[in-house]
Amino acid sequence: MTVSDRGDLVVHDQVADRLRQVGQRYTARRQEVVDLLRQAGRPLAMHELLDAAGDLPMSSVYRSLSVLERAGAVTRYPTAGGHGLYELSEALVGHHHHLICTNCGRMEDLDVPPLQEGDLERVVEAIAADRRFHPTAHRLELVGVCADCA
Amino acid sequence: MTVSDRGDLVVHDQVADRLRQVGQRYTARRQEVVDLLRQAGRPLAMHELLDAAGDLPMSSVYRSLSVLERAGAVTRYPTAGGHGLYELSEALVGHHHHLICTNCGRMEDLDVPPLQEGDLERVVEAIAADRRFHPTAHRLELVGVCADCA
DNA sequence: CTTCCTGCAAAAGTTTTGCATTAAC
DNA sequence: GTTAATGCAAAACTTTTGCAGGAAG
Repeated sequence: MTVSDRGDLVVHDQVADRLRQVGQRYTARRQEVVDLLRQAGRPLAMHELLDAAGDLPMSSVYRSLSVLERAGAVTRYPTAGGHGLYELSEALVGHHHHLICTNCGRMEDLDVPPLQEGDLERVVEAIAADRRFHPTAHRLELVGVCADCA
Repeated sequence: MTVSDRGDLVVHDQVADRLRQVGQRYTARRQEVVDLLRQAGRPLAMHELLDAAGDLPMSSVYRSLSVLERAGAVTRYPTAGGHGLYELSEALVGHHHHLICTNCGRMEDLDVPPLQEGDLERVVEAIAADRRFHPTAHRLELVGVCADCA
């Protein structure tokens, strides 16, 4: 068993738990969708998912994502093109931020070291402090040219 | 002449400039779309724009937004629903961030005071420093429950 | 065996486009 | 006058849904 296999198991277990909590089954189709997202390791657009899905019917992908999103296993993100990007939720893969390349349009995951994440959280707290807004989460996106495109 | 009127003039002038630079005219239709965004003061979804557009034909709204976006006068943002939110670009209305309400789904503008924006920029610099990524912009979104929904 | 999930195909909804007309320069 | 923008309606594309058959508990 490889490290990756173990990671898969943990993720699948967690997804199964979350689905169970909302009265849903973790079926083969839904596992396939989770695997697609897991293998990508970055947020995927619907058309990328559909392409990668191979013989998976379109409606299964849509319905699986919808259920997984409702169960909190998948999160939907922005894209300049206007359609969502799907990713396994932070609860499964950990808190992280994103890099968006202005050239190729890709969105990559950005793991911020604890020290810097701490700094960021303090700034977020300070910003929220004197507003009538109580943040439960924050998202930071760095926009620029990625290593591949530079 | 009110303060708001003066602001409108400045915005319209800047939009006109930007359009001219890409060889486009600032027509009545395009001005109407800019006014809709300006009056909203927050990012609008396409369907909100179409609703607010009244007698403006759908295809004009789409085409105007497309041109304005290409000219850098309008920016498109994420939404949980997957479709974009449109807003006048930061070049026109100044650098700001966003609050996203988990209850009503609204995205509000968030003006960060210079001191805190400075802190934020330092954190962003630190995060980007040891990566092969050169950020040209950053976006911060605070997710939580807004004042109206609390 | 009972409930939920899946796949298909059709429907609904959204965005884009061709082309004749109108407006801008 | 010449070029570009607009409005309409059709086309293309995306997403959702109804329903019969199949799988899961």
